[in-house]
Amino acid sequence: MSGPEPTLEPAQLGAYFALMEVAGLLRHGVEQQLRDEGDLTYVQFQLLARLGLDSPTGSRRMTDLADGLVYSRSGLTYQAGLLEQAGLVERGPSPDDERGVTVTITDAGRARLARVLPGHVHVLRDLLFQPLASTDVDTLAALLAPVRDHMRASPPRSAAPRRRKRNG
Amino acid sequence: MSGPEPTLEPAQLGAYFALMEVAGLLRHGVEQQLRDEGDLTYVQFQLLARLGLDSPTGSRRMTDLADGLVYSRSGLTYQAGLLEQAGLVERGPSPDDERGVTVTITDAGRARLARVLPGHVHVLRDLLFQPLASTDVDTLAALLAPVRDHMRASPPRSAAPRRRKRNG
DNA sequence: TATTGTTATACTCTATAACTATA
DNA sequence: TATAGTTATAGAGTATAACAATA
Repeated sequence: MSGPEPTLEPAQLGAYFALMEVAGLLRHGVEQQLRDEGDLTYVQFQLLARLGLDSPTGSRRMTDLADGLVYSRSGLTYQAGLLEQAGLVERGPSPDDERGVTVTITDAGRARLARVLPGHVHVLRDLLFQPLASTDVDTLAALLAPVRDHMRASPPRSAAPRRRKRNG
Repeated sequence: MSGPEPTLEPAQLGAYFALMEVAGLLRHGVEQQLRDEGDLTYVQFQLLARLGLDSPTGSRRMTDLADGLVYSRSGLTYQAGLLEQAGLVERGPSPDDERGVTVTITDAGRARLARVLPGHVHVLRDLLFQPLASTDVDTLAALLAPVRDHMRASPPRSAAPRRRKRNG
């Protein structure tokens, strides 16, 4: 009932530890920048970015927002509440589903995003991109995209407190 | 005084977001496994792994342990305290420097590590390695290693509460 | 009955600053 | 004076379960 072998190749271990450490240090760095320049946590920044950059309308359902950013519904409610208190988003009823809540970025939210973005990019350059050739960046993105898609499709197994809505 | 340009290439953005999401989902997955099968947090697991797998003697100075795992000295003291309470490590004076504290993994610590390792590897296979060809794993490790080294060398700039001792 | 979202609560973790002791 | 580590304290974030409302 155990896996094929209980060991990993050295390169696998190296990839795993490097991935986690790089992401941890990078997160630490950007969190500091976001706090200093925009009074935002990383999660809040990601929520704003999803609304302001990814979504054409600036709106999303709560459930759709959670995807990959937050691991519990109550956590998302908490963060959305903070953003709403700060005037960066608004919450309203969803047009098609009376149960739903639609979150919309405000002008202030877009302004905040614009304020932190240059510094954010600067940190990314300093920390992440500087030691990578531009071809390496392409390679990295190409390697990680399928992994992300795979992880999104496989809920943490014992967690999965609720099925999230299918994308569509 | 701002960066060269306030924008990123699409591939750069893709690499950044994919990296953070992959690491986040992976951490969530392994944290669950570690909690379920070994009553350990990820940080505690990493500390045990550094002592039990990386170090030949099973011992390290507090300062050396912190590297890349924890972002404040008090955080490390807290975690080391938890591990010591659980009987997984011991703390004693450092032989060469009277100020130092040497942390040593116990037999119980090694046993705990051995207990969680197979399941841990299993999660890594499922989540991270399955969608990657083995050549991709090598590539990923090779790409991330210099980034990690670069990040270790550049303290978060405004953070850096204390210079950490040079390696050696 | 299943899904969406909120609330209450308890808990863990983290960071800051003040402090002791040794180099 | 600088470094190693601990302690106290306060704050933020998270998850769980119970809940209300709609599909």
